[in-house]
Amino acid sequence: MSAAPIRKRRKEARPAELMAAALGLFVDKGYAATRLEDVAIRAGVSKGTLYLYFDSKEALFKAVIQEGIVPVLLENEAIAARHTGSSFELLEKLLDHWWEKIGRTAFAGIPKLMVAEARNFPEIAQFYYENVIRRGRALVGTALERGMASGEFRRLDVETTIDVIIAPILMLLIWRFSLAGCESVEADPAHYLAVHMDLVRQGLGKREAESQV
Amino acid sequence: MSAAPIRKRRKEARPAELMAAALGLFVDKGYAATRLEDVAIRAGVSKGTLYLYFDSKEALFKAVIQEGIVPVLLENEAIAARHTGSSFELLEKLLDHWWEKIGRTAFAGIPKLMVAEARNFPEIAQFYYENVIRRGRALVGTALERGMASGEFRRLDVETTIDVIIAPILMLLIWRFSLAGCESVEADPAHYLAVHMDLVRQGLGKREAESQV
Amino acid sequence: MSAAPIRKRRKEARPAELMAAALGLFVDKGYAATRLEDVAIRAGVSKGTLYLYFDSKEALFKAVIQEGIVPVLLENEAIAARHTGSSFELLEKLLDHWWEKIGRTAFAGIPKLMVAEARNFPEIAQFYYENVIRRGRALVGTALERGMASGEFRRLDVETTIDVIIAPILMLLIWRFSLAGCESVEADPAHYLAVHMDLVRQGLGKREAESQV
Amino acid sequence: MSAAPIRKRRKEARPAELMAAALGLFVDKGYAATRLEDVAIRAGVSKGTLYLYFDSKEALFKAVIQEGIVPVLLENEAIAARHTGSSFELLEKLLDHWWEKIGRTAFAGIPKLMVAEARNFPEIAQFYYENVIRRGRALVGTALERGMASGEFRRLDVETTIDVIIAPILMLLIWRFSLAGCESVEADPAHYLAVHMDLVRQGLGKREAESQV
DNA sequence: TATGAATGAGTATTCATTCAT
DNA sequence: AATGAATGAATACTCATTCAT
Repeated sequence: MSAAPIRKRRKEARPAELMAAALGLFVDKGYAATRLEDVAIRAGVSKGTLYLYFDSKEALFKAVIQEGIVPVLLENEAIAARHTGSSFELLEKLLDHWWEKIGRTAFAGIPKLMVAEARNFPEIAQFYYENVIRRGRALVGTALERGMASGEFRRLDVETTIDVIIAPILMLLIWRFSLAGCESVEADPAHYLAVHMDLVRQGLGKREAESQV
Repeated sequence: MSAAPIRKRRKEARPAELMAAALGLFVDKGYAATRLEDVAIRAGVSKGTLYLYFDSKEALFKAVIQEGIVPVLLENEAIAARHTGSSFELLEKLLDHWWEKIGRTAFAGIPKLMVAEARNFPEIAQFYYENVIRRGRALVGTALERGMASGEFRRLDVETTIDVIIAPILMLLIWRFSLAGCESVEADPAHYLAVHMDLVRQGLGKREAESQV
Repeated sequence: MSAAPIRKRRKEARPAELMAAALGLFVDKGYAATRLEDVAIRAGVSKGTLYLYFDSKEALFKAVIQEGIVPVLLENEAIAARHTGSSFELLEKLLDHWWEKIGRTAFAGIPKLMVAEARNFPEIAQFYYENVIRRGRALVGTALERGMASGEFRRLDVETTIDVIIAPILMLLIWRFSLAGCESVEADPAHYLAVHMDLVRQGLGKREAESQV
Repeated sequence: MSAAPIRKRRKEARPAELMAAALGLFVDKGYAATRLEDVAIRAGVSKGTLYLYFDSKEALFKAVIQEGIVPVLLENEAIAARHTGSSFELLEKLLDHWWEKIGRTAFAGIPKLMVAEARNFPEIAQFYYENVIRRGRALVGTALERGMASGEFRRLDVETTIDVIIAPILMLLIWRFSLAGCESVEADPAHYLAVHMDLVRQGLGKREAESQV
């Protein structure tokens, strides 16, 4: 009950360990500049072992992207389905959960990675678009429609507003994994998100003047 | 008066031609995955010629970043200095000019490129930070302070608000050079920026309730 | 007991095999004109394998020089320490051993190689000077001092005589790896050395006239 | 009488200037590691100009070797032909002249250069052998035969003794252009040659014992 | 003649991938 | 399953040589 299971657990954990190591290096150095030997070393195995679990560098990249974010989307879709409060509160809930599962985990680097490599891997980009981007936008879009219907939000160009709202959240992560190192002052992401949501709340809400129209 | 200068004109134009070719490929494939031979071919010269003008691949990258954006910052600083209207109009002017000189030119790819490669070129990232990011943020910051002082804007956490306002503009470009290809519908950037600025106008402005306080 | 260790024995033998191949080509064509691919082919491996054992062409060159000659110097120092016969016999012993371990082995090419490349690799030249030249000269110098003290040799400018005595021995090897091919008649090195030592014996010895003074 | 001739003189001096520049660099860095651009720069012309005077790098190398030393051999042959004193004095005369025209001029580097590159340029090596080595050896050989015939020298293996006598003289130059830089103490070549000739004089002369036989 | 911009073949080095153990 | 030695295709960079001016 001691030796064998540990080995087994090890064996089953290998792919995840390798993907975690790969994600870290891909985010740090980019796909092309990441050496598989470094991935193996970081995961504590040999170069050959990596090929027991992944067919190629590209397959590893694909797995890193696919395993990372998709589950969170599913969860957020469930959150939206059972939400009952105001639409703005729904936006906040979605953001909170996303932050908890992506923003403060190792997966936080994926948006930057995907942005940097999308053109080199159209197939993976397509997958990411279908399963992350499109569904994420749909969630925000639903919340906006809901708020407009209830009178909570003013009339909006929903499709465009979705992007404008999401952009600062993505930039927060992209920034963290790119130019953040240039500045000694470490920004507080929670505060950043609060300021953003505050701007959104007022920006989306009905103005007195408008409500009188 | 036409035959002789061809060679000379060529020689003076070469660096710019090479930088343009390099920017295109760097943005498209990333720094590491860009072959210098492809840069040369795109510029219509041979591999060796490239080395007559740039000492190395890194030197070429550096030049691409440095020559591209810095001049625009200088111009925007001049615009801010002589502005007389409302603070929100100043923000619009700065955005317009930046869009004219960066957003709709070949330089539009630089933000994505810099984001993708910052960690591999700390020295260049530092340069970019000092000369583009810091000064760009300062311009927006000044406009926000001005608007708060005049009562045009509500009380704000300026440093954070700067980032939140800039983020959608950067994401617009980053998006264009990464995942945009996944969607057949080509978005209208002018409309996107209009929606963003509309959100900002209302988001930053004084609320009735607040103004009564 | 034979199959398994093959791989391992190979791995341990590789550096020496590569160095031998490199020495042959460096001596033949010079450092700059030697292609690492040719070194690899001569050693029966691929280009990449070479880099498993040596970091760079220069590291390979360094190893070739350092591993080749230094051990022989140590042995000759031991020979000198336990010698009891005449001083001229000591010179002969040193020459014999050096010939056995360098002159008739693959290392014979090193003096020409070092002479040809010293200016391009000052650091390696310095190492060679300290560990081969200086110590070799010291051995000869000791023998000369010893012979002068015992009355076997006439009074000599020791430092200069060292060089004059060593020169024909070095030239013998240098010649073999450079212009020797121009002459069909293959000279006999043993005879050459005998003639040299005969000249040295009479040249260093006391003359009758001098002994009467 | 001023502008034109200067230009002309310049034009006629070009090949010699280029050869001098090339010799310096060939000796310093070796043939392969010498860049023709550096040769041109050192000679104060452009890279293209070099090709007006020499067809290729190899042709330049050939010229450097051929123009450098051959004339001196001719002169030494004349010296030997009209010599009347002792045979040892003839050896001294030949050495003096060679030292004056080669040893203390820029041509002093040629022996090292030829030694280092002989195997890469068999044709040039052959030329050098025929015109420099063979004729130089013949001169020394004649002096030795003459001394033996007159009873001035003891019985010798002439062919081998030639090489043994010449070796220290060549090594003096080879040393100067290779490892000499490793030692701070700058040796005095005149003194070195004096010690060598002193050893030769006693080494070649008849011994009392021998003369009694 | 002289220039120097342009070329492209050639080489050192890297790294994804394979495979014998 | 796991290793790591071996491979060789790929790429940055150099430099002899050419040629339009």
